[in-house]
Amino acid sequence: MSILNSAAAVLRCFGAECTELTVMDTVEKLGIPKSNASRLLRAMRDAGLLETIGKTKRFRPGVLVLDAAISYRRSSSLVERAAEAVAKISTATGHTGYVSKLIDTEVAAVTDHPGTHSLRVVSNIGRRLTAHGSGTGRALLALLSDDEVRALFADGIVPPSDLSPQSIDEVLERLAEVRRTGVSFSAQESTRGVDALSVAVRDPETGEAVALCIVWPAALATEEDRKTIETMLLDGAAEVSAALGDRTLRKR
Amino acid sequence: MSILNSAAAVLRCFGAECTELTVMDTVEKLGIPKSNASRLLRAMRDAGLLETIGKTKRFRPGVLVLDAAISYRRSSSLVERAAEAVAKISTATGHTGYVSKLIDTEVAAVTDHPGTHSLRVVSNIGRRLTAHGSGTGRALLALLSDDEVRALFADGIVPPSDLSPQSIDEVLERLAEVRRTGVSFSAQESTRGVDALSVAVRDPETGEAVALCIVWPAALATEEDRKTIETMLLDGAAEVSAALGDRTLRKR
DNA sequence: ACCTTGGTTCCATTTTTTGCAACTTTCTGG
DNA sequence: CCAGAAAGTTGCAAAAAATGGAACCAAGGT
Repeated sequence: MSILNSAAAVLRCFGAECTELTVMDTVEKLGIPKSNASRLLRAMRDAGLLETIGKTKRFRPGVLVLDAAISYRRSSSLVERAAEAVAKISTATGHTGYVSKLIDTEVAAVTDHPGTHSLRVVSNIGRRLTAHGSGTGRALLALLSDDEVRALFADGIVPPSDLSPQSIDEVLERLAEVRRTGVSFSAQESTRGVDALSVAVRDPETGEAVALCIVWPAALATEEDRKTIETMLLDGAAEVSAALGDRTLRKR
Repeated sequence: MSILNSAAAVLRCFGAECTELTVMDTVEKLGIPKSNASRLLRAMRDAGLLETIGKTKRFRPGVLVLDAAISYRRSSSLVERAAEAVAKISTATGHTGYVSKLIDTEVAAVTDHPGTHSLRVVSNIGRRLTAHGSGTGRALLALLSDDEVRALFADGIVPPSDLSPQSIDEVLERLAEVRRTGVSFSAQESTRGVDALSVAVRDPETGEAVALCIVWPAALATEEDRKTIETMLLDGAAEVSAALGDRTLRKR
């Protein structure tokens, strides 16, 4: 295996669970001899991909990774604009917001916007949700045709919770609902006590799609609040969409 | 040179200026034969470090990089808390804010918090400033001793602007001022028309240091506003510091 | 002082990576 | 729609790495 793949594997270790790595952690997680782990981590540090925490022997991602990640947002007008729209809604309502993408059959948050309410959903970026078992995921799936969705989950689905659709057919029912209303609501499905509302947008030029998503403590919002959020999300999505549509008119 | 370094060099290309790369771009920027550039980019994509934009031949950082970057924030309570403090000030004042770190002799922004004023300083993360020639940099340098600073710039300094200190001695004068007041002010130094105010915080446990920084259009803030921002920054830094201090009492 | 655990270094062998040139694909202008 | 150019992709032998096993250091605990 090329060292690049090993390096990528190391970066993949960092996630919701794990924020720092030692040589031995790496040995366990990647199953490589520790001589290699030692050299790999050092090489990555020398390259700027990792940095050592203080003068300890623990590693975490380096600023290089940070800079590149920031550039990601920039590279995609879609993500950039979506992030802006969500940020606006997030500050207006005080609730936490996300922009997410579909990665294979999972949903990954791309940017997060922590809310300001004292009781808010703590930003849980890095955590991957199943596409079929989350409101955000279904918002994105609804952009596909039923056949495409069936193909994607040809191996069957494992519902993450009782409240999630239990079969492909149930998923498709929910998707039909999403397509009809334009929004995807999920009540305490992925996280107990947390409601979420998502709207998907597609960039007509690149085919890329993201979901705008607002999450809030179920106890904190009335039906009316939900309606407000829904409107804001739809408006936000419309703005993003309009901005992207305009762009295709401009010479590139 | 190891492929890891090449990969890092590629990631380094992504920044304020450049959000996507082609094979030829890479050839130019890294000065490598195009056969290598082609294979390098593909290998990085296969590893998840990059992704192709749609079905074009252009590359940008991949989600893997994104996830790792998110984990970075988490890995450092200092950065996490500092980001929170700056975010609060940023939303309160409407001005753009940063959290920055010293990387060798340069300052790199670690998180950004775009302001909400219609006239605001656009978030310019990814751009590196010289430590001696920026308010944020001097806030961080002020944590070092004069001797350490001299050692750091043993090769002499190149002032980035007329308004910046022109010699090490001038830098040290400014640092003394920063140490006295606790804040570092920079008037239109790094960017014309933009004032900035920074305060540094150090994590007593790890020795890591970051600067909280607020920037605003010089035309937009009165002397009084400046005072307000200064107070908020000092308070924010104090909170961060207190939170970190508490932590050392807790068993780890 | 001794043991344990985590980390680093040595070295011959194996595997990538490199650079060049030839080749294919994609654009561009006429 | 074609010719020519530019961008991108392979094939191959030489050069430069990564690998894994074992020996070796460092730190922490008893």
